[in-house]
Amino acid sequence: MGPVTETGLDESPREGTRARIERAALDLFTRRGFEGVTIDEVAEVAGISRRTYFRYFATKADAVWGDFAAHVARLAWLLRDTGDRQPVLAAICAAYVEVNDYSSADLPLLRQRMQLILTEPALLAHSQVRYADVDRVVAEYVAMRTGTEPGELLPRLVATSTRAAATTAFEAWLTYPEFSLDKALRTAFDELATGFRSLDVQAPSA
Amino acid sequence: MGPVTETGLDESPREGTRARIERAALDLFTRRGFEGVTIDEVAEVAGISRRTYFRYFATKADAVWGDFAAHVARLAWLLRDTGDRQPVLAAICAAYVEVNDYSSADLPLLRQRMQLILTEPALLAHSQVRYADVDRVVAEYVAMRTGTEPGELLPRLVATSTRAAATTAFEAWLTYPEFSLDKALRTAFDELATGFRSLDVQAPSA
DNA sequence: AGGCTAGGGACACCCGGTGCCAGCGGCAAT
DNA sequence: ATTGCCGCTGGCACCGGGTGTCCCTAGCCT
Repeated sequence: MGPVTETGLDESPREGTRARIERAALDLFTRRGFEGVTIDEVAEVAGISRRTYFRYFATKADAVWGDFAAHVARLAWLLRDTGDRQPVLAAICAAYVEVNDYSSADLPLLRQRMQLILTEPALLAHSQVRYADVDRVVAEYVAMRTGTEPGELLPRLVATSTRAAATTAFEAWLTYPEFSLDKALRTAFDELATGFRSLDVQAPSA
Repeated sequence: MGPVTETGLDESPREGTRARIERAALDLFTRRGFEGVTIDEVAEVAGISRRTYFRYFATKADAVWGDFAAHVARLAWLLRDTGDRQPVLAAICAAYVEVNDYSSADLPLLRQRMQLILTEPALLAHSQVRYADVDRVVAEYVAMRTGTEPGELLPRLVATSTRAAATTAFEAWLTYPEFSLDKALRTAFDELATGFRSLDVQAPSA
């Protein structure tokens, strides 16, 4: 047999290495837990060396996030493109919904990723670093819309709490399978935008 | 000279070891950055061995957080004690304000801690694990008040977004020194409770 | 053929974290 | 006072994530 090149079927077409690592990592992490898998094992399953793993991903956690930077960039583009045609919160909600509009074929993979990220403590911790980029993008948009600086309380607050809403929507989507991602996101943002009106169903005194 | 015991002044009274480690870690991390300091250095400055450090703190990051578990427990107690005498959001806000009501003598230390936690990526990541406990406590309170389960969307959403508000208030407090912690917290919670009304100062159409 | 470059493997090293064992001091019972 | 237990500590060896360095190989260009 020997190495077959350019067949496009037998071995990986040179770029598939990254994808192979992702698959190996995702599968192993899901089956045995993030901490229960060493990078040597991921590398072995992916058919590469440990050193090569770190040429494709900077950390052990990074294999779980696809090219998240592209998502952040797309979110930023969506917000800038929206401009001021909608109220601020509605624009952010629409952008979050749009950027998370996966085809149904991709949903299982997304589920697997989010399940890991929200379940494994080490990945949950790592997520904070990733989300900081999202928050910066949203805060800049809010600052632009309100004529404030991105470091002030209001832009930062809108960014962090809308991102909390999005994350919680993902949680709910994972927990309750009949909850579509779209619906979970809209519900969470609606609660936010109304100041959690559903808490006041039976306001006591006041 | 030799070892002086029970003087209460010269060397540490046996319990001060933990405090000495905290001080050493905080000072070193502040001066040279979290990643730029090894635990051996912290241990050396604290006058103990590396192995003993890990008997007092489970991880490198833990030395930065005092006994955070006590804060969480106090927050839980405050919420349970409040019962349903206030609207849900107001109760959570009051509890956050109360649990963060430091004496002015303690503010510099708090500043140092929060500055590290919010600035150093590794500590920011670690914070997510700590905050998960806070979120659980708040979600349980909301569930109790609304007759829902702590895992449902609304309790989780209220917990994560109020915690986002509290964290953002800390950020603002650090950034703008004239902003008192109390005022920052109340401002953030007020924005949340009103659905970010100040975003609508000039609603375009609709 | 010679030379360039990019991708990958082998190795050594640093550092955070853990398990294990040994020492040492206090303290109680005898 | 001797014995034995116990809590704190240090020393050591080990694992695993992450990094820097060197070398090898495959290709490709001229």
